[in-house]
Amino acid sequence: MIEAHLQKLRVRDSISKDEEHAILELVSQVIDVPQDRTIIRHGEEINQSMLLLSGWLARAKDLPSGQRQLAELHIAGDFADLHSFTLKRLEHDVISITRCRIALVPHERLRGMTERHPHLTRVYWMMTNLDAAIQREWTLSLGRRNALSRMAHLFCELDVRLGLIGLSQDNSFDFPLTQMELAECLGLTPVHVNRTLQELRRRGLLEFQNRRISIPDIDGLKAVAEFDPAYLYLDRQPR
Amino acid sequence: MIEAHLQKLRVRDSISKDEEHAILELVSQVIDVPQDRTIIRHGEEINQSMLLLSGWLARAKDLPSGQRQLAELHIAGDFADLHSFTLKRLEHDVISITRCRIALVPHERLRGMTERHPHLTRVYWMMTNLDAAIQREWTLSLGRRNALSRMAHLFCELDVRLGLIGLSQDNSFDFPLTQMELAECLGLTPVHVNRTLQELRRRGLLEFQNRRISIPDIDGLKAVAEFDPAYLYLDRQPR
DNA sequence: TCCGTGCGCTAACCTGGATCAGGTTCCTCA
DNA sequence: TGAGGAACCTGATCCAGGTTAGCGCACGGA
Repeated sequence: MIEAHLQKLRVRDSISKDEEHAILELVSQVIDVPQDRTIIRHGEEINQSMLLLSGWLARAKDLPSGQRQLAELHIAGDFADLHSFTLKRLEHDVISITRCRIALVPHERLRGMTERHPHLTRVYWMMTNLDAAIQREWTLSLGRRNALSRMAHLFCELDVRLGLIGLSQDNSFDFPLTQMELAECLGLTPVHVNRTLQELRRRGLLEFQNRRISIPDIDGLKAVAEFDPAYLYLDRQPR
Repeated sequence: MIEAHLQKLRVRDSISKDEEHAILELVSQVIDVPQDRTIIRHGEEINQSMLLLSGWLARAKDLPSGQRQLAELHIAGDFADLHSFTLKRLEHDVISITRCRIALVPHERLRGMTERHPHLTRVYWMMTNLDAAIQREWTLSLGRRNALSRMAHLFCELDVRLGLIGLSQDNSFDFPLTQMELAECLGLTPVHVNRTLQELRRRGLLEFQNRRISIPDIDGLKAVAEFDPAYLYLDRQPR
């Protein structure tokens, strides 16, 4: 079940057998979480992090007005809140988009890792920096891309990230977000998300039915998105 | 000159004399950089990080169309690209807004720190997570706040961050960005930035002349911004 | 079987911010 | 002293995306 996580790490650096063992030792227990729950509430003190084994999670930030922005989507293999290890509490919520299986990692053990495994520490440090890079790309999308290319960009990103862990085949993958949740990712209204989806469909760039995305023309979609995967840091290097 | 940096760290955790010494040892040299230069170009291999001693830097992301988004502003005491230590290259540029004095920190020495100073490692890990939290707040601004409250929010943030290092007194501070650069932060056009500034002025919330900001009514400004500083993690805690 | 609810979809209308096309002020340098 | 340029400011017009309101369908529960 933790394979996706190791795969994700090994795209960016080599992980020794020893380190793999150390990673497995980090997990204290595995839990299941139902769909549509707030798993971590902003401001709460946190003493464990959540490694997502299956399902989808999201980071959500709310405004007093009730408006909400999703700041990142997490898929199998992602640490949803590794940053809470050093931050001790979060300023955003973590919510479950689907039913999820989650491995819990006590901060105590992560602390042990920083004492005994400097390389692994650097790898996990890098993972939080990778999250930040994805975030930064979303910032660029929200600030400068229009609705169409913003949405195209998100689907390009997810196709790559899901591909790395074998959850996208032939540019086709399950996508459990409702149009409303998609709107919360993209800084749009649900109505406009619907229009924009139709426009992508009309151009033959995307199909979306039964909670499943297919991208018949990935190059066309990348062109609309001006997609450059450099920000996903897909090269294996000693960190 | 490195005082601002130590101050910034000590807002969030205690730093021992020993660690302070280790921090000073990280710096290999100090350089000056003129205004309006691209100091780090995206994609280049990097083997040192930049600790800003004075002046302003920004992280910039460009689109092929020539549009640009500033993703973060850096002031004295900030590490502008600590994340390049684990990422090895960046997917954004780092540019100088003003003339800057910068301490260079070879990645080799940061690596040494991760081997010998686990606590300091966690503190610096936290600093990159703090950058990400600020980024996340900008994401929320761009996705959900309108021009007025987005701009108000930025000035509230800067007032706090500059205050921590003694560069904002009585809610008044030097602000070297042009209206065009401000527009690139806020995802607006320069024209609309101008109008929005005027609106803040008209409401008696802000004065802006001679590259200097004064906030006569900080509570009013915070109200317009719906500003909550939780995302700046201003509490001292063992990390 | 009927009712309620969540989601996708549509149409009509509205508006915040973009765009375009200038103007003004002020500084620098010849 | 005057030409050129950078930054700031202004008004008129436009349009991407928001808002409002309502339809239809699938599904689950009583």
